[in-house]
Amino acid sequence: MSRPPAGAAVHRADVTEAIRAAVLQELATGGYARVSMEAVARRAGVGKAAIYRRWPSKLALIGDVIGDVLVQPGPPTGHDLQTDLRSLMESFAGLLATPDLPAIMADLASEALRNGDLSERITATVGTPFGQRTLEVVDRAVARGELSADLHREAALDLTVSCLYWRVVVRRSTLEPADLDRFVATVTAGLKAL
Amino acid sequence: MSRPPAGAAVHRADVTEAIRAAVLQELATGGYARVSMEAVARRAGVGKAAIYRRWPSKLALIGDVIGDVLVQPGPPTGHDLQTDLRSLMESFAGLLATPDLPAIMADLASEALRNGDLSERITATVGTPFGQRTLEVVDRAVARGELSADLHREAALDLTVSCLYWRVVVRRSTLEPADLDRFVATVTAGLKAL
Amino acid sequence: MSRPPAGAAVHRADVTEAIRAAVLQELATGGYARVSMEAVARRAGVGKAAIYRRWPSKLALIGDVIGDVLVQPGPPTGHDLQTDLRSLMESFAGLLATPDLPAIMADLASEALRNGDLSERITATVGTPFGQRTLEVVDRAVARGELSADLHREAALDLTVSCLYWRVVVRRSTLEPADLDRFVATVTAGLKAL
Amino acid sequence: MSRPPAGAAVHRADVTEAIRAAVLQELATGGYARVSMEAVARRAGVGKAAIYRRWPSKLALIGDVIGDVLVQPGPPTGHDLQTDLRSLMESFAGLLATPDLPAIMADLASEALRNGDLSERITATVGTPFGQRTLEVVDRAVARGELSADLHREAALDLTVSCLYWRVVVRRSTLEPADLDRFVATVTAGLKAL
DNA sequence: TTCTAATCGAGACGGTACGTCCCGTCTTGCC
DNA sequence: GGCAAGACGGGACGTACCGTCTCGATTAGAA
Repeated sequence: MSRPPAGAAVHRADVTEAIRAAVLQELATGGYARVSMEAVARRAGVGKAAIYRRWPSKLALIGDVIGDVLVQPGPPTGHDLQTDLRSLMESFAGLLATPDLPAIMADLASEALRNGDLSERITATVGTPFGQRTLEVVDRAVARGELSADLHREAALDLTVSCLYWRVVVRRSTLEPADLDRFVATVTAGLKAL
Repeated sequence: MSRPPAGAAVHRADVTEAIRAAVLQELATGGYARVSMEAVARRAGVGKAAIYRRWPSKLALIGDVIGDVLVQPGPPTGHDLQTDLRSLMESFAGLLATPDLPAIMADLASEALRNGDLSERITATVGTPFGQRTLEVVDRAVARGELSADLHREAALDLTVSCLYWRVVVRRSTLEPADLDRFVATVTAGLKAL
Repeated sequence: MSRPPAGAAVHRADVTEAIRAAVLQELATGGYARVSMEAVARRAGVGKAAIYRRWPSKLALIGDVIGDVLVQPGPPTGHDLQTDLRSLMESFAGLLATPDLPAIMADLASEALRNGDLSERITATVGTPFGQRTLEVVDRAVARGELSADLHREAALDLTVSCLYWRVVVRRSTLEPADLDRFVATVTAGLKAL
Repeated sequence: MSRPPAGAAVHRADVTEAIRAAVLQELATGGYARVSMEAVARRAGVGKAAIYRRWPSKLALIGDVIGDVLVQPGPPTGHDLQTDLRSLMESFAGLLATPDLPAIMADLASEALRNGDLSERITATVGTPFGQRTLEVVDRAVARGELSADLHREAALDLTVSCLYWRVVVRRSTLEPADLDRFVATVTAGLKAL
């Protein structure tokens, strides 16, 4: 029956969407480690094979879905460092205030430390974009003369939001608006000393 | 038949020690997620029940064993903020340089966000002691006049080592001695602005 | 755009034939139980739907294809019971010597015991024709005076080839030409006692 | 913790029995091919691992359980061939009258034709004992002078009950007491002609 | 010293989930 | 319409661990 390769068969978009939605719900219910493919399939009303046809592993699936959640705002638009920095940190504080997201971020961090594929994926999807946005803020401040021209740009990446992450994820404390003000001031001072 | 209540028996110390050792070896061979109670028992030459008699869950076991690893240095001994701060950060950088420890720290962070018992345990074992050490450093600096007396002590807890953690755990980059110098300077500046 | 209603379409004969051939090849490569519709379709270069359009189930497909294999010789032509009987038994022995066919016959037997549709189908396709051929042999022998006129015709159906089937299918032993001679003599004697 | 090999751990008899019972029920419900380990475990209220700990495969499990069902009566006790033969055939007819047993026998026959291990197991468990009982009957008849001393003993194995099996399993007809009388007479005649 | 009860290694237990395979049906786009 | 391709929901496969339970066989503290 050799015939020219006829009709195709393509992943159905509605199924894909049902799976993504189910993953998010499962993540919310028990966190990364408790997500089971079986439960995702059940909740999505989908066969397990439909999932494995799209993603080769649980990690790839969750990593991909998370990418959607960690979307970040556009480029900085303020007229001074403080404003830009505040916008950056506020948006990150928003993620930290999203239910379950801190735990998911911590999960992904630990998994990525062990899994090169996931690490690359997360870096490409989330890390690099966020880093670029941070560097834009810094570079604009340098251009304005607010920061030193020979500032260590790499180190700047570690200063902006790490204190927020530490507060919420590692110390499991809460982040109030007043805290944000303080941190913006502190980080500004820190960057100037860099 | 009815006799007075007789002798007891106590967890044998050598068994306990064999389990702790096995956990550490398993952690080294694949990280937190790959540790299985079955494998720990096998490696320790111990029945699974002997483990569950001592710890209620895998998490508790690993959390406890890790506690030993996360031991911190004693109280600050320097004569200025920079020195004390550097000692604090260097010791934390040492933990971050220990194989698997970053991933385990991230695991525990995410688990603790979901598990109140574990959260309390970790706070008591690691969080509070480390916080107190940090506050001592800060308070000494205030006493010396290096820092403002109305500095926000709570926020200081989030500034000292968060950038190191972020660099290694979240950004999965490496931490060089030169970086440490930079971060000590920056954090000092940040604290002064607090 | 609007075209005449356009002719109906009919199952293409070459596709049907490709499927039948593929089934036989698959049967040869692992027996009934290992035949998968997926493999048949693959081997035939055919979509699975093309198979299900023609046969409602795996069983029906295989049962049908096997029907072709179980074709039997024409009516008896000998001049005595022995000769007719021998021809009947030899042809059946030939089926039993065909690779995989004993196992397939046993499969179909057990399936038919549970599945009325299949039972009817097999009876109509194979059972009845074979029974009629047997009865012709018996009736001719009665007409010749070789067998009693009040012989129990129904029971005769159970005597002719059952010993061959038992030998090969149930006892999993081999059937030699010398065995056939013996069985022909025995069955003749048995029929005469009926 | 190297210690002398201490306490054992043995398969629990009640669990084993629950599994055997569940297998028989499943066999009755859908036949060999429809028996799933999952369903057996579910029905027995048992984990799948408990089954796999006892039997390496579905085939081994079912083959073993079936062995219990196909138990046969003791040695012949009659004073003539007819009586012994009738007892043999009656007991086999009893098996054929047991619900589902014909289908199971047919299943096992076809599986055994493809699976050497199962074949050996069935031969040892059921085939050989039954053959020996048949040969005892024949040998006693030879000793009494009822059968020829140079009768082909192997062929005798194929004559005794094959017609019953064929009637019920292959032709899917019923077996009445009157049929049994007829078959006993016929088989006797057949054996004498052997 | 004897008794007795908790501990020990071993591993079976009921479960849950893994990732793969195939079932029989459904969908897409070409012919 | 039939067709090849193959995605779909479903369900079973055999394996690996989970945390619990059950065995006899040590221990060792209390009597």
